[in-house]
Amino acid sequence: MTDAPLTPERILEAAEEVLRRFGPAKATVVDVARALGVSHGSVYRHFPSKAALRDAVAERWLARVSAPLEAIAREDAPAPARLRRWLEALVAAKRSRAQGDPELFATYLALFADAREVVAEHVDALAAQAARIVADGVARGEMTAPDPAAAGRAVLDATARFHNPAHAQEWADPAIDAAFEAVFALVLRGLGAGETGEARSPES
Amino acid sequence: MTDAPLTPERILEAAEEVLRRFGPAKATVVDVARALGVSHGSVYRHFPSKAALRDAVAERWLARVSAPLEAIAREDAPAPARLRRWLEALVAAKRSRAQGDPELFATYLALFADAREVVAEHVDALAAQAARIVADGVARGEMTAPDPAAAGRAVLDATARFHNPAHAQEWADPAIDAAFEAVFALVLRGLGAGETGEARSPES
DNA sequence: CGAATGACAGTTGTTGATTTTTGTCATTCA
DNA sequence: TGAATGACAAAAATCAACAACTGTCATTCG
Repeated sequence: MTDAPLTPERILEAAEEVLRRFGPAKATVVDVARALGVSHGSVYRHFPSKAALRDAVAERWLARVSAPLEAIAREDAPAPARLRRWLEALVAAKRSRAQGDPELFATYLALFADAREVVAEHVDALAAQAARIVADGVARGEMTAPDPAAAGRAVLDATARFHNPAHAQEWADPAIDAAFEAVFALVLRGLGAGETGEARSPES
Repeated sequence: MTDAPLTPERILEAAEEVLRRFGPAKATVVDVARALGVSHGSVYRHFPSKAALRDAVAERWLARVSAPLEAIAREDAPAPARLRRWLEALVAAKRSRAQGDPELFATYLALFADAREVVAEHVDALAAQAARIVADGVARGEMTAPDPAAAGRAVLDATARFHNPAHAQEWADPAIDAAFEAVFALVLRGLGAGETGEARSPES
């Protein structure tokens, strides 16, 4: 169609579109090439294998989740409330994707299963963001933690049920929000920030 | 072989054995009946469907996990240490099964995927056990929690990564024990039982 | 007479012949 | 000359014919 130069960027865009339309099982490199109006051999000039292309697509999706969170983590604001907003944003990002377009979400889950490396890096990045908030909290005197880096990872681990896609089917449970509140309260108190992090707001 | 009367109990034993040998995909009701030396029609006299038989087998496996934990939960001992032993036993029960016989574990995972109801009851039972320990801890003045029942469930949720089979592949990670320590410390402090629960015992 | 049987219909799983896909590379194109 | 092509071998996915399984029930067995 267009005769813009063939770049990894354009290939990734086409690959996402093909995945969206055909799903992870049916999407082929030939499909991606066809969407771009080139031969599949040309795609292999930019990505050494289908696996590499798959990893790059997965990485993009994960980056779209973690980038906005990075901004929250870096805010100059009280750490307990910031941690809460950060976690809520993380949970909301995953949940809205899972419930907004379940098929596409399942597609990416299938991708992630074969892109362990990429996912591990994403989790490390999230743990670092949480650790940053905790470390800030300790510096500000709003939290205490012997090892902020470990505590950040622990916060992520302790809330896994609410953002780890392995639990996605549980997100439809009406009790999930109450469960999140309970875990968050436990975690916040565990960080020595008992009542600060926005008590139950009495609305409705 | 034997001519003992055909009971649900004997059928369940045979079903477990057949599952162990053939796996969840290949195990059939006819196989179970053959193992017992009866026709498959006889099995249907005791279980209304293959699904019911499957559920009963899953229930047995889960009961063998939760029964020993129930004993720990009921002990008359300091709650923080008891919570730690209870969680360690839970984690060890799952992990030893997952790593001791991965194939059999995978078999039961496949069973659980189709026995949601049974699994939900198991999780409720575990949450009740954790809640009991927390309530005891509050009564003994060793912990504080506004809602011990919710806190018990929160403890289970927060440690999901270490006992929920959805995370089984992560249990091979050498960092998993350190991660558990960090989450447990966070949880214990969140229950207002900061230093009590057995500090890092310096051995080796 | 109540428990067990096995033939049966409808559904689900298996198998292997055939097609499609991946990844390479000698050749073409601009 | 460097990017793009498309024919090709090896590996993987598909599909339709066939086999096995589930669940029922009229009949048999003790």
